[in-house]
Amino acid sequence: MTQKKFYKDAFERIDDSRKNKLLEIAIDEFASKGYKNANINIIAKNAGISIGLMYKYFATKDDLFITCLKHGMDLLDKSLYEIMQSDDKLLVKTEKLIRTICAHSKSHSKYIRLYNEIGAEKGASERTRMMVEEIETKRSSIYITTIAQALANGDVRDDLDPRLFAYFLDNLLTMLQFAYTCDYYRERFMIFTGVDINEADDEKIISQLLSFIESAFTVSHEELKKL
Amino acid sequence: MTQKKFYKDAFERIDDSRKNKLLEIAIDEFASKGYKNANINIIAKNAGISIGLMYKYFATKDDLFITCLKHGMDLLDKSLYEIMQSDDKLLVKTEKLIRTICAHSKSHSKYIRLYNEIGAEKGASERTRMMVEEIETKRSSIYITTIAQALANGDVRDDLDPRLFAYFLDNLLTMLQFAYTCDYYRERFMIFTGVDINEADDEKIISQLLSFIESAFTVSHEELKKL
Amino acid sequence: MTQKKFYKDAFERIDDSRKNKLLEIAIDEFASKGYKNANINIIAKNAGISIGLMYKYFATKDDLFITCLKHGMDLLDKSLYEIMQSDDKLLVKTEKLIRTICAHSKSHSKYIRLYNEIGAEKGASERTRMMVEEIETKRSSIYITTIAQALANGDVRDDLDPRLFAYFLDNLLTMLQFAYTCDYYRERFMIFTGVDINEADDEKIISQLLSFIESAFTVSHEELKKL
Amino acid sequence: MTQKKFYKDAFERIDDSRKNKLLEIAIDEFASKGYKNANINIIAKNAGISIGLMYKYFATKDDLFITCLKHGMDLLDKSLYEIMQSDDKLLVKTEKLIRTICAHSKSHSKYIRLYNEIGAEKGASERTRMMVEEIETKRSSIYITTIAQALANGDVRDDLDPRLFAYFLDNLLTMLQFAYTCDYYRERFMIFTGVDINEADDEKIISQLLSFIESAFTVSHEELKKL
DNA sequence: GATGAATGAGGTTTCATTCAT
DNA sequence: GATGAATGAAACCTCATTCAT
Repeated sequence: MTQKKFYKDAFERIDDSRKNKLLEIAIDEFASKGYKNANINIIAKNAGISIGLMYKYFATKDDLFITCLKHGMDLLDKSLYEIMQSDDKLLVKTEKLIRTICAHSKSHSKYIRLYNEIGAEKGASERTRMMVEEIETKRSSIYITTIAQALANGDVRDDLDPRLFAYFLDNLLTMLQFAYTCDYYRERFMIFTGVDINEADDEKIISQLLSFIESAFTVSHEELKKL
Repeated sequence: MTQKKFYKDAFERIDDSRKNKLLEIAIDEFASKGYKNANINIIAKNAGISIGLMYKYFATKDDLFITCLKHGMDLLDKSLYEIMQSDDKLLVKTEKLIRTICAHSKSHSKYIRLYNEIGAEKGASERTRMMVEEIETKRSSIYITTIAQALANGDVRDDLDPRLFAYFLDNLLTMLQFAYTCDYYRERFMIFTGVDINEADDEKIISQLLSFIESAFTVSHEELKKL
Repeated sequence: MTQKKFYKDAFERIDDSRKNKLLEIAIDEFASKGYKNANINIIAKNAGISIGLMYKYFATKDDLFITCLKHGMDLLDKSLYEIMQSDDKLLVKTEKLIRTICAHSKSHSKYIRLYNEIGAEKGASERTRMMVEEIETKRSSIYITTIAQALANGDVRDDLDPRLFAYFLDNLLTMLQFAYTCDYYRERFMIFTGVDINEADDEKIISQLLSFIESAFTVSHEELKKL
Repeated sequence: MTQKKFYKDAFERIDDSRKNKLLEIAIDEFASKGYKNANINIIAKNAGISIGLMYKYFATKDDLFITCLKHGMDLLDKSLYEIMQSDDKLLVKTEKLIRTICAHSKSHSKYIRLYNEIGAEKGASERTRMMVEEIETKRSSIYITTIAQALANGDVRDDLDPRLFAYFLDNLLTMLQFAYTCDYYRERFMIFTGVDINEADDEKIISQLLSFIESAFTVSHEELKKL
């Protein structure tokens, strides 16, 4: 949880609007071409700065990418955190969660595409490990805590493992994010459901997913056998 | 469902053992370095053939990759198909499914890494669409059919949409595959659960996931409210 | 004494005339501009090959440089070795040595300039150490052995340390080489002697240096006090 | 002997301690990385001044380097000059010389590394010529004068050429300096002598070198034949 | 006097693909 | 069928120097 920074001091010094503009332009490039095919000379040109200055801000292409990624992740995490902090019951929270995920995926699809990118990284163990930690620790802890609380309150089935169930939940949400934003997973959604997710009836997706999760979280194996 | 082939006739003519050897070596390279960083000159050298011959077999690096991917996918699909064809009830099938996924992920992690790779592809729309179709059509149809059947038999809740539930199911299984095989998702599993999936108690994962899916598939929203 | 090679197999495969041509062109570039300012794109262009092929022959600029350096050193070493292997007395050998050094410095000044280059390398410890070993081990051993032999024969003063005296001898010869070939040391020679070494009376330089070395090697401190 | 200055007036105006600090830091960078790899932006940062101010002091990187070099050379020259001005006989002076060289090389190795650096400069003819003149004229003249005087006094052999013998003497001392300070020449010393010069018995080196020079300077070819 | 943001040419290295043999 | 030498565009990154403030 080191919260390292991956930019140089010079980047911190410039004003926020330029900072954001630069990051958005970089995110555009990374999100549309992928890490390897993205070209930092083009990013610099599009941002209206020299490549030399770019390297005054970020030591490597890698650092620029990571900074973009965190920039995107922070935004979503803030929303999720607020939801999970509320006094609502788990299922209410879950519904809010799904709705937020959908909305965010549509309005910030580029960020999700960056996140999807690192999931495919090969052989970059140390950097990858750090990124995972930075990103997933926050998210997992808010899920796990909430579920553990619900368990204590008797709001969910008593035979669930909070960590694994948090993991399953996040998996379902993550795949939904990918379906909204990434070429392959969008096509995949279409093959399974027969509709393009961007023209789909969101309410149906939401209600089915919520209903899926609701039952999964609520009914214990014991109770199930009695039915 | 064009079932196009992405290799030249010359590749078909060589005997199966050389064919498989070549593909396995290519898969090694793609799986360990990712598509962009993989080097087909190195693949040729490792496979003991000249780069010239490589291009007699595959028109482009892309085609080689796709052929590798299909080679890997076919294997898993065959197992899944057999499971889903059986007379077992859905939950029994599901358990077999999960167990097969776990086993396969461990023994053929490289194939999953290739599959993971295409999920991150950016901007290759036409080719991507074809790949999705080839791969996901088969898998989705066996899931959907099975669930639809179970629905007709009254084995599952009556308010589920077979296609969406098949999709959710496949998402959970896919993410599990990634956790077993891909750097990022392995770390992510560790953050959520606290254990390394490769040293984890598989039975616990399986039973919790099965139990999660079981309740999700079985208890309708209507019944839930009564409880 | 590992005798490592710093070129790839592909370089070995090409015929000697092309090999030598390439090396000579590279040596020209390195000798005239120094390692850092030398441009391997220019070397490739001058040699009439593509930069890609250049990298099929040498993995790095560094490796190309080292191969050039060894190419040059081997030539001189062969001559020196022959001289030192003869049955002549040490002083006769020394005179031959000096004459060979002078002649070689004039005809192969570029090689000496490369050798001079590595003497100025900063902070490249591991590579530097290897280069030193490759180059100096050969040269030092032929000097040391010869002097030790002369010592055993009573041809030189009995209070000399063969290794240190070999070292002093080589220092004098090395500096003479530099005077013939390197800008700075040529100017320096002029400042000291008043003449440009390339227009100087070689016989005078040779006789004075030989005489300097002769007395240094012959008269012991003991004998000196008696005079 | 133009004694040009290679810094701007602004540099003269700052107080000596800042002047020296700046030069020492620049010398550190040049000595550890070499001229080409040294980075004057880093020098400025390490010295705690802005790069803009750096360029108010020195017009180019080159000028900074030359100023550093002279700064270092002056110090040694002062010591040498004092020794050579004394009334001692040549051999006594020579011993003092060697001892001073050893001590200075150890305490001011960075300066010698700068001096070594210019010996490897390629293709900078005009500037190089000036540097040589600045540095070597002083040193050569004190050696030559002293030797000529000794020759007049009959303290040294009558068949020596004062300029060439001064040159040989300086060569031996210069190579010793390099052995103490520069990576390559340190390794080279080790190969020849079998010991690391920084852990060596200085007295042995000194006595052998002195003895080498003593005989070289004292016994004429004529006398040698009689022995 | 002092700052430091900004520049951009230039160099090393990679690798998919071609083609003459 | 088989070879592998050859290509060359393209990408990352460095750093001396300028100049507006």
